[in-house]
Amino acid sequence: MDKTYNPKTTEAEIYSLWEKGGYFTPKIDKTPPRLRLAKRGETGKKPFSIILPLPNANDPMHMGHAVFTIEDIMCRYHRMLGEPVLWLPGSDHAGIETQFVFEKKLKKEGKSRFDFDRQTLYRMIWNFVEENREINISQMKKLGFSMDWTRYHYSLEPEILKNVFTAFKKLYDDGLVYRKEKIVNYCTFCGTAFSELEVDHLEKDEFLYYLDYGPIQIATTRPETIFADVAVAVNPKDKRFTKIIGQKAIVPIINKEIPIISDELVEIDFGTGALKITPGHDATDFEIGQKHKLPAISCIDPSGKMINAIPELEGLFPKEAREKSIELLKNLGKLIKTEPLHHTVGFCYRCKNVIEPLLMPQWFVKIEPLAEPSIKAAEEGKVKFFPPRFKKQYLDWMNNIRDWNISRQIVWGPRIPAWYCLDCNPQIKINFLDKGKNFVFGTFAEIKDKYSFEEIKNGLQSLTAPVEAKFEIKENEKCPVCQSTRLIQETDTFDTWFLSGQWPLNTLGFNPENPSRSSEDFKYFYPTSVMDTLWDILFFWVARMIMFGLYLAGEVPFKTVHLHSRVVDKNGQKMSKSKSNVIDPLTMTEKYGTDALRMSLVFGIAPASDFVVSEEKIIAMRNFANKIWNASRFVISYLPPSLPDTPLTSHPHPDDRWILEELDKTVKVVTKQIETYHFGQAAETIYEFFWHSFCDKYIEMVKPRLSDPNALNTLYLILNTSLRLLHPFMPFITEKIWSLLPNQKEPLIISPWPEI
RNA sequence: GGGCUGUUAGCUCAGUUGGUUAGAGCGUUCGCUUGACAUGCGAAAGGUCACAGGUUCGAAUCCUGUAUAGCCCACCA
Repeated sequence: MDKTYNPKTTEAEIYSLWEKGGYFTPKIDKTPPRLRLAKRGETGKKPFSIILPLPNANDPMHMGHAVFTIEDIMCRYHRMLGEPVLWLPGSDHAGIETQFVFEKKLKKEGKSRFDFDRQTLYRMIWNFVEENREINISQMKKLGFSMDWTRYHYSLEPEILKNVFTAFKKLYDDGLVYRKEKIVNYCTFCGTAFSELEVDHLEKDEFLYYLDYGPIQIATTRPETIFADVAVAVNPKDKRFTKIIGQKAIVPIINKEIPIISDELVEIDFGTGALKITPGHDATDFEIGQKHKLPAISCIDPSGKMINAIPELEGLFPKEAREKSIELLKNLGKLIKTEPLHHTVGFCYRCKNVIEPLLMPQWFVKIEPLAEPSIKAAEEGKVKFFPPRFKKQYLDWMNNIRDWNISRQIVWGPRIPAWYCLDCNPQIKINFLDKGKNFVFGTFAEIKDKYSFEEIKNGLQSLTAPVEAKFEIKENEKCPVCQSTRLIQETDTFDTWFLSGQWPLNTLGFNPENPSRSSEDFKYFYPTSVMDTLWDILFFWVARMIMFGLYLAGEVPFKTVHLHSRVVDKNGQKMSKSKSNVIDPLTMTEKYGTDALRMSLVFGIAPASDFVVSEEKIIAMRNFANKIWNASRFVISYLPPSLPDTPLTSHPHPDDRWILEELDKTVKVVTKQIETYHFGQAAETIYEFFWHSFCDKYIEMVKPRLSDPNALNTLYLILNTSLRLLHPFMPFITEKIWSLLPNQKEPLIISPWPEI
């Protein structure tokens, strides 16, 4: 053995040994449950399974991925317990995330998404993702992850899409999917609507403008939207205004008469106590408008420009329009006063621009019927949370959930499977590039005589169907109503989480058309054992998986949700490329070995908290790896080439008793710590025992007795047991040393976990 | 506005159900080419466990309050 451990040469060799041995692929025990009971204890161990939180396919590895080491520890531990273990890998097309990255790339090339028809753009992004997808896989192998690569899935596989469409159809047939015009969170820069979860509410210092509306004064932060006002509302309990309810207020600049109404949603103490109602640009106003049957007008369009206002403002962005409006109001003497206001504003989580609440038709999932069983499942403990405090967070969210907008106006993702007949719906608005790559916009009625259907379809960028448009959740050759063949699919794509919410079902071979005909894998591994992920996608993903699992399969997708820790830099900042504070996991494995990196991500870490990974810590763990190497080198050099099959453990030397007792205790404690998800402590326990008890004390003590077979026996026993305890954490070095032990029969990865 | 979490050695953090001298890594000091390891060995210094009350035979650990940091949720325009 070399004097120092060399991870570089060892790791590739060891990983291929595991892969070739097929140890990552579980052997499904098909003994029927009846017989399994009869033979309990012999065969029929319960399976252990984890679905990997699917990384974005275009995302190169970062420390966040390396934290999946936790999952590898669980899998390797259960594998050593003799359970059939499935760790299922995959990657996600990651809709908006990927398109955002791709658009940045386009921008560098001086182009934008508007320069391409949607099928061309889609193909370009597809190829971009394919270039990167393999990289991610090889990187995860470098980290020693014992994933079953034979069961790898990608979110855009045809089978998966088929299932997602079937699930969508089922939701629609059950009345749980609807298309409706509502105020949605629209980002005019990303060009798409978002769900509530994708809006960041950040504090901002702005101004509150008091405006003269004739008989009443109102206060607003958005004077540029007064052109879309349809009423002024006051609180019915507000005595100041009782007399003027029912009278007309006058919108300044345009001198439009609007009614003064009353509604409880208006805060008496805020501003003047009177709220201008702008249903086209505010969710509360929309709600009030609906209640009072008021019309909704838009003065900002989806491109973020002013419309339906006054000529001076037409085409301006709201920010400029606001300044101009204030000036106009001031000149007209309608601006009474301006005061600073500190409040929260919605921002696009992706591009950080202000979210524009806009009125538009979107596809929604009626969520309460899905949330209800999901709440029950958590309350009944069918899904457990670790740390337990996340159960409360989950329940709070589920109990206050709002309908889920699942449509995105982006290209990268599967289109919603709804088809419109253009002849039945001539008012559908269409954006497309004609043969000469010129941008054309208009309703179908306006353009149908100038362009062929084929030309429109091939150059299509997007379409917007009026809310009353008829559609079929099915691709027909002809319109069932008018027999037209000019059918066109919805251009809105699915929210990525709509697909990934069904991930555990679809990767395991669930059959949504006929659940009883789902695959063997599904029947065997579902529900999976643990879902381990970062808490930041608890609502986005974990909650959605639970809802879909219960709705489609009638069972939760996993029994335990384990929230792991987040890696931050020395200043407590999240690592990100833009902050250039990333420590690249692969650079670290190159320098210090994978085992050192893995251990540094686990050692002394508390769950669901931030932790700092520093190069110093990785070095410390590299030193530990070297310690393991050298202690083993020492022990092995004194061991005979073969050992008796039954070591003399029952009659240890009196001087060895204490270390054997400590070993025993270590096995017990580590096992318990792993079982209870205290991986950080488990790592510390073994470290402490191996280095400070075994190496520092016992080996030093036993040196004079090295010719005593009894001592060698103890050394062998401790080393052998320690390697098994260490293996889930530091799989490469332990497997390598294991192969150098005498009497070697099978690889460490499938050797039994030490018995308590 | 509501909720959650942290505050422990110079630094970064552990401490599972309250129980003997509060731990680790890194750093610091002193001494070591001691039969595997200087990526090492031995020894040492260093903490009123944020603060104030309370419960208890006993509190870093449980309760209340204060300060401070951070996170999540939220339709006061």
